[in-house]
This record gives sequence, C-alpha cells and structure tokens, in this order.
Amino acid sequence: MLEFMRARKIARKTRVRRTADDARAAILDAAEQRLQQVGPAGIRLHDVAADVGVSHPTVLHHFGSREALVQSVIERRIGALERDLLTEMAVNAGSAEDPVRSMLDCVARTLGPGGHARVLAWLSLSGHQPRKDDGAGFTAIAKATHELRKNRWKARGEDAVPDFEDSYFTVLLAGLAVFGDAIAGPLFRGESDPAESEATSARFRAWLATIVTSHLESGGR
Amino acid sequence: MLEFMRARKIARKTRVRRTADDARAAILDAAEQRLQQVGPAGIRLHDVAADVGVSHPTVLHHFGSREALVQSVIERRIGALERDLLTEMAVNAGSAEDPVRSMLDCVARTLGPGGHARVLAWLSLSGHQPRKDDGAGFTAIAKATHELRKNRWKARGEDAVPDFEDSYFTVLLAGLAVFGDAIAGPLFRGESDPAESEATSARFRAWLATIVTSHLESGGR
DNA sequence: CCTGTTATCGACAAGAATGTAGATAGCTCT
DNA sequence: AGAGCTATCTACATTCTTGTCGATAACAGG
Repeated sequence: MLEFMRARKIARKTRVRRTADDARAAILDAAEQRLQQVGPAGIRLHDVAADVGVSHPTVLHHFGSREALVQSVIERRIGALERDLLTEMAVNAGSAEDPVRSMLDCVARTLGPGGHARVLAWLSLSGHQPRKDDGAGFTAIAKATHELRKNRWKARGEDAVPDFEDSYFTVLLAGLAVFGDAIAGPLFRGESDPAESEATSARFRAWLATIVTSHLESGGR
Repeated sequence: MLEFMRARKIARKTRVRRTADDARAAILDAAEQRLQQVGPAGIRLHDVAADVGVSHPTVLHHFGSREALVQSVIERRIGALERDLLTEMAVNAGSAEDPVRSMLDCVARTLGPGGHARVLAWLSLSGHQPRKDDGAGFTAIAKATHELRKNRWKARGEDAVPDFEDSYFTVLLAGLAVFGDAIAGPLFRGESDPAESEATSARFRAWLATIVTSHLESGGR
C-alpha cells in the first residue's frame, strides 16, 4: 500500500489537523450550504467533505453516520432561525412609531435573504416533523402584535377590542406571503431575471406592509 | 438461461401487455404520485416500476432515461395545473355576485388539495427554470380580476380607477398565502395534527377572502 | 526526545440506482 | 395457424453512496 506515493517519490501531502470541535463546525457549515441548496435528501457525504477539503470518512468519524449529520445540521439551522427571529424582534421592539411595519420587515429579513425560507420549505416538503415548540417563535410574534394592537385601539378610545384570531391571521398572512414569495414568487410571476424579481418582491413587500398596517389599525371585527 | 423456471416446473408468469400509450400513461401516473410526494430528485425508477407492477427496464424502454421520465411528468403536471386553473376560472366566471371570493376559492382549490402547491414548491426549490409562459395562468387571473374590479368601481360611480399593480399584488397576495399555507402552514403554526391543521387552514382562507374582498371593493389608491 | 491519543487518510466492501443486452411472450394481421 | 412486431422480462454492467478498517501523521504532555 502507498506504493503510488513511493512511485511518485516524496510527494507526501501535509495533513491539516483541526480540533474535533473546529472540524465539526467546518463540516456543519458546509452541510448547511448544501441543505439550503439541495435539501436534506440531497446532501452527499462526498460533496460536504470536498467542500471542507477532507475525505468523506473524516465526516463519518465526526458524526457517525450521514443521518446523524443531517439531523445535526437541521437542528443547528432551526436554532439559528429562531435566534435570528428573536434578535430581529428585540431590535425592532424599540421603534414604537410603526411597530407593524417593522414587525413585517423583521419577518421578511428573517425569512428572505439568508435562505431561511428555502430551508423551511425543504423541511416541510421532506416531511420534517414539527417539534412541539417549532411554531413558538411565530406565535410569540402574533401575541406581541396583538398586545400592541390592543393598546393602540384603547389609546384611540375604541370600545371594541380586536379579536386575537384576527391578529393571528394577519401576522400569519404576512409571514406566509413573504415565505411564499421567497420560494415561488418568481415562478408565480413568470420572472426569470433575479434582479427584476427582487425588485418586484421589494415593491410587493412595501405594498403588503401598508395593507397589513391599515388592517391592524382599523379592520377586524 | 431460465433454468430456474424449468427447475420450479411450470411456474411461468403471465405477462400483462399494454399498448405503448397505456403503459406510458400508467407510468406517468405513478411517477406523478412520486413527484408530489418526494419531488423530482427523489423519483426512483424501481419505485415507479413497482407501483405500476412492471420491471424498471420497462420504464426505461418507454421513456429512454430517468431524466426524460422526470421531464415528461413535470411537463404533464404543469399542463394539468394550468388546465385546472382555467377550468376553475371558467366555472366561476358565471357567478358574478361575489367574483372576488369565488376567484380566491378558485386559486385555493387549484393549489390546495390535489397537491399542486407541493409540486410547485418542489420545482421551485429544485431550480426548475420557469418557461416563458409559466406565469401566464396567474397573470390572466390578475388581469381578469382587475377588469371586474374596474367595472364594479365604475358601476358605483367612483371617479378614480384602481391601479393595476394594486390588483395584481392583491391576487398575488392571495395566491402566495394559499400556496404558503399549503406548504408550510402546519410548520408555522406548530400543528402536528393534520385534521386540526386543515380546520385552521379553512378558517384562514375564509378570513383571507373577506380581507381581499374588502380591499378590492374599497381599498387601493 | 519519546509516547500516547486521535484526526485524517487511502483502500475496500456492500448496497442502491441507472442503464444495456438478449430472450420471451402477447398482439395483430394475414 | 403462422409471422412479425414490440412490450416485457431476467441477468448483467457501471457508477454512485454509505460505511468499515487499518495505517499514518499531527499534536500534547511527560
């Protein structure tokens, strides 16, 4: 064995040796890219290993099996999503002058650019079982929105109080629309140019914000 | 060859022989199921063949390659989607008393139950290039809606005319919301029980119809 | 410098998936 | 009934993918 190395003389390759934690992190990073691009079922050990610059048995050494790797990367990504969501919410909680608009932007920023929407869609289509608390972040936003809304109404001296489900559905509508746009907006609109598509999406989100704001301010039984 | 048949005596199996067209159709039916469930990349010749009750070389005989089969089934499915959309529109064109609501139901029926939404999502995630006319059906609905809307406004004696983009975005919102709900509604809401999820979806769609109707009737610059 | 630990590698194994080749059997037409 | 066409089959080839094994080399601590 290793004759081929002796054959081509002293061409020994110098190995890069990371700490176990660093190696795991690098592998998870690569796997996360793949998850976003090709979905959980499309992740290949060989591809992930090549992205990191190691051999595929190294990946198996650190994660035990492909399935365990996929599970790890999914969990890490869902954690990141929830963290991003809460961060955005915390940042926007201060700007109270147009809370609805900022909330909508928050959801859009969380789902849109980084590809969170794509990952959610992959998981949903692949039959990922929602854990008990998977919808928690979203429900939290709906509740917060509803509280803000009630306060606005009371401040304006309304006697009626908005229905919670109306607020919940409003937030859901915003979330699903932004999500759907991120996934299939170009397909729906028949746009093949990414730049054009992004421009339309931006206009659409701005329009959506006015609709949602106006409804939360005045509409709802 | 075939010693094993002679060995176990006269156990000859009777072959089912279809016409080429029937075989193709049966195979496409099975492949379509798989497309909906596991997406284009998940389709396996062996599985499709087993569903039809034939061997996998038979599938290859009729379609040449796996890739050609996948392409065929995608094209057929997109055709079916557009046909369903137009059929729904034609049926609903008659009921003029609440055209908006019926239009929304039309989109919901087209995307929801049969799994059109799932297929669209798979294609979108898998990087299916939209053909030039892929968004045509949707644009047609938006235009029809805008015409109806203009007529309603004129009939009510409004002087302003609604903006087309406002109508377009309204239809887009409805479409994306129904689409997003079909894909990721349960995930967003953290619902694991399908029955509960479907109930919520139905309430959501009803609520959405009132919102959209009210906006088309009165809102929009 | 020496030694133990282990991250990493090359080589191989086992199974799955696509595709090929030749034989066979069910139709149709005469 | 016989002949031709071809849908279908079994068997095999090839490539891809995951996983195992033993060897090696990088690093840490005595």
